[in-house]
Amino acid sequence: MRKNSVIGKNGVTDYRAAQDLHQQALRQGILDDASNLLLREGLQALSMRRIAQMVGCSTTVLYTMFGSKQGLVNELYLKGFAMLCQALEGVPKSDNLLEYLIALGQAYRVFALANSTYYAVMFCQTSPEFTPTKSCIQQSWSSFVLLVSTVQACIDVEIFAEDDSQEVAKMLWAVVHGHVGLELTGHFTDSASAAERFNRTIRTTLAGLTHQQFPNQKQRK
Amino acid sequence: MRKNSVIGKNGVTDYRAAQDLHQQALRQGILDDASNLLLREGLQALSMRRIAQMVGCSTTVLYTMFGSKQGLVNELYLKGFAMLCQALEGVPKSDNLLEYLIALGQAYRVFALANSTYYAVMFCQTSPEFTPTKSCIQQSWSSFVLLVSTVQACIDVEIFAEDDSQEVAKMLWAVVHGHVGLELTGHFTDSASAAERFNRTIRTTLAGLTHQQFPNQKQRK
DNA sequence: TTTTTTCTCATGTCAGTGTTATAGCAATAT
DNA sequence: ATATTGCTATAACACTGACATGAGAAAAAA
Repeated sequence: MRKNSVIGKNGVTDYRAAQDLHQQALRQGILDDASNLLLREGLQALSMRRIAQMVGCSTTVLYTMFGSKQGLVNELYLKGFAMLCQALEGVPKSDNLLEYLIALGQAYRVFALANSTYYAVMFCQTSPEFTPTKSCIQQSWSSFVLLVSTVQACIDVEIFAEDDSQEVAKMLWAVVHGHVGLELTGHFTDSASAAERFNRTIRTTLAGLTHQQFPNQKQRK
Repeated sequence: MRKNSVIGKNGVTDYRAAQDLHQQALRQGILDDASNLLLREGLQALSMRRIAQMVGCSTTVLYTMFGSKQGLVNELYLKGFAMLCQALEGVPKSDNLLEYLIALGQAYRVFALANSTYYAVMFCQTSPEFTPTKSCIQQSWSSFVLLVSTVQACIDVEIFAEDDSQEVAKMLWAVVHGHVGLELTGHFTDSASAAERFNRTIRTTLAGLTHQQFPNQKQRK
């Protein structure tokens, strides 16, 4: 029977360890392939057979490695939020906190429009196959640590009147997410440019949070 | 004989007309059944075979009547927006325009949470089967006529500083839709009550639109 | 009345999906 | 050398959307 298999006496190259490494690499490769498939051909094309065919293995491998399609999609879900987090971190910091918040929102929008298929995986859980675990959903909130800290800074400097940075951050998230969602579903294609309205929406919300006149905002008189 | 049908020569009821009426009734019945299936078992269960089984006919009937699954879902899409429009019209009017706007938003949220499967059909077009026609998407905007007119009233009375009621209405829609969407995807289950944050989000946005202190809003000091 | 044409629908089929049971292969362990 | 273990390809099952075929009834024509 299997004793402590990981202990490879003098062996620097334990078989199990090597196997695990290989498994990890293979796992990453599979996720990358699935990611490409998702980005290139959309949600509909993301089938276990297609992934297996792309990787060059059988579907059994995918099932032993991820358990089910839900398991695989779960990882893509987390990967999507990691990408989003990275996109937000790439926003150049600014001394003007409000402008920085606006830039974060714009980066969020650009990411969502450029990676609409990922965005669908993250927010359109329409079937059990695309419904992530509760723990994953909770974990996804950590992608907004930058937003939360910036909001907290605004509260500290008394730019915002509210006191709960998490709550305010979620409000801003909802505003941005809502506009992006309607853009992606084709409801915002007509009339004025969507980008312009997006900016105006953010500025309006920030104005409501500051309770004071906001720069670059149209004035009543 | 088999001649018992409605074809009285002097008959007021033309055969074709009766046939069409029957078709229309049948069509409505099928949509009702599909609607029930959707509400009770979700998007995943909405298959042509299940609908046919529920109605008691073959799938061929559905295809001759709706062309494809897209065609059937299209009608459900429109029906969903009609239901939403009806829900908004059910909101009791108020003299206070801002409170009325808030009530509209709350009704929107209640509708979305209570009919989450319909909401998914309307806003989670993840596959070609659930992607409505462009004309349907444009038509859906008419469900918000009440919102637009109320916003216009706010502009007329100079409560709002903006001038384009359509734009402002879309901003409000985006805010409400975003919060509801995050609620439905399970991102807003923790910490404070979602309903409370929802109200706060609306009030904040309206405050940003009015550029003045908003009642029932926490003050800085 | 009889025949022909037209229309509708049930059946069966095709390609595709997620998932799994079976069986085979390679490498350890005994 | 044999037994055991872990991994994987194959093939199958129960589904799905969509459609071609053919049967049967109703309507029109004779």
